[in-house]
Amino acid sequence: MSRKTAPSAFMPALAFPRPLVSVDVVIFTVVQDALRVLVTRRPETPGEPFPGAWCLPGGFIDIERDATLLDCALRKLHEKTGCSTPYLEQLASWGDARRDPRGWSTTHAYFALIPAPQGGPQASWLAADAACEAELAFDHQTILRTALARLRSKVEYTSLPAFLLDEPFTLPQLQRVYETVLGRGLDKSAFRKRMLDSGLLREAGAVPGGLGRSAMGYRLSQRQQAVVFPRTFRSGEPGEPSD
Amino acid sequence: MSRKTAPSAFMPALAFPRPLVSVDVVIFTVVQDALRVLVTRRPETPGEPFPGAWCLPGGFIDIERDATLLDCALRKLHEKTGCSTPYLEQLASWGDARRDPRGWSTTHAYFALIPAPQGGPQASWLAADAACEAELAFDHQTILRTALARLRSKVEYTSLPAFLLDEPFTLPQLQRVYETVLGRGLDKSAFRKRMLDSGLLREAGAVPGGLGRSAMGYRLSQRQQAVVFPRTFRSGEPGEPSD
DNA sequence: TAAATAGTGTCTGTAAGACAGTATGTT
DNA sequence: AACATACTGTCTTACAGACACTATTTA
Repeated sequence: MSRKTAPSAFMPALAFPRPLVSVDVVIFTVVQDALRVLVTRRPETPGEPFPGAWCLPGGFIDIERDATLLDCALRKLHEKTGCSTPYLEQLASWGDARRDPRGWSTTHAYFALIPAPQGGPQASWLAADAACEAELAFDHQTILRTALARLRSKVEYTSLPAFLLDEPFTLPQLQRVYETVLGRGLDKSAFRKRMLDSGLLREAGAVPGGLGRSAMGYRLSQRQQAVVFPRTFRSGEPGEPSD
Repeated sequence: MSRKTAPSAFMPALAFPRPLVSVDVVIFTVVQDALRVLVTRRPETPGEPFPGAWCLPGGFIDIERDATLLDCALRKLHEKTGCSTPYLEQLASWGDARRDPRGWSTTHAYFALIPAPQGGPQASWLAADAACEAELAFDHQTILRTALARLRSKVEYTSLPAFLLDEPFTLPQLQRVYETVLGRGLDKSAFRKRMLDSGLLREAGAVPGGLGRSAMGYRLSQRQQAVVFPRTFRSGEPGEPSD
């Protein structure tokens, strides 16, 4: 945190140009057995880059308003979805001279998981895979692809999909969410063993299903943290580097 | 990336205060069967915060010089160690109003693994566990603890320790590094099976050891990427990392 | 009773851990 | 030869996956 150039009367400390600093949030949910991601439109105001283009929700840090980066991410998330106690984790950061035409800029990207939004869609939920192919403002395509890869990777060995459901939820519902995110089926017996043995869940009374036998409802034992399983599903091939 | 306040002649776009932006690097190595981390001293220059305190190597982004965050991290790493092709990955970012007394500031933290430095110690390599207890400038203790936790966690299921050794290295050497980082012993047979079956290594001729039978030397098949194993090491305890 | 969905039991294959044994180097 | 270290083989155990079976609900 030191500068080569020593401070002086002619070159006061910190009097060098600073990058722009923003926070972007990749917000995932599952609606009707499809993984979706929230996108918004760039403003059409003159001077704004990528006018009208799709982009991830986010914006510059407001140093008067946001005490921390996380606060800023939480604020964005709440503004766009109304959610205030979701799963939110840092994804990564990007920064270079070119990503924003207005100058050297950095962004701190977060990714959030929320249950399917109840009200009418006041925001645009695109299918995740389609959104990854779409043209997005800035380097948001890169950010989104990184987020999706990280989510899919972690779903193999963590309880993350539980945060995509409202409580209480049933094991069949949870398994369906896993399968939706991974894009492949899982064995019911192995799935149940893994979930029940992990201590992840607390029973919360039977939930009357639609058709057939009603299922046990569950809540998370600890709302705040994901559980990490000691193995991935389908211990087949050595996987990709993930996070 | 939009502002609530519309730009105008009186309030031009982007004319709001920007946070400070820095990059810090947590550099690990293993010397004489001990995990060590590189620290430096804060300058004593008047006006600099935490004068003389220990801190992680890092500094403000130089938007004239650094094209990207990664370039900046590579530059810091090279300045401090002379290494230029190490393992380097992003750790996380921190940013809030208080971490730097000079104002709202952000840092992008990276962590690096390098082989034991050859030359005399022109830098200070502290034992990793001791450094985690030491008082460091800014929030560098938090950053260091996060880095160490991440390293230990990934060592359970990745090939990261291979980047702490010069090539070619032998399997007993590699196992010793794993044990040093993890702080516990590993079963030889299981370890060798895991490493050899993973396709991580290429044979590179026998390496004459000191005492006893000489061992096969290996190089990494792909210098750039870590391998992820499908399972973690099990918490058996065959013995101390002897000595 | 039939259909649909929830949940369980049992077998098997794979791979890791334990540990003893063999191989090859040095003094 | 004695010893130290490198390497391998064999047994056991743990657990995920496959899949068939039972249980409970609605129509």
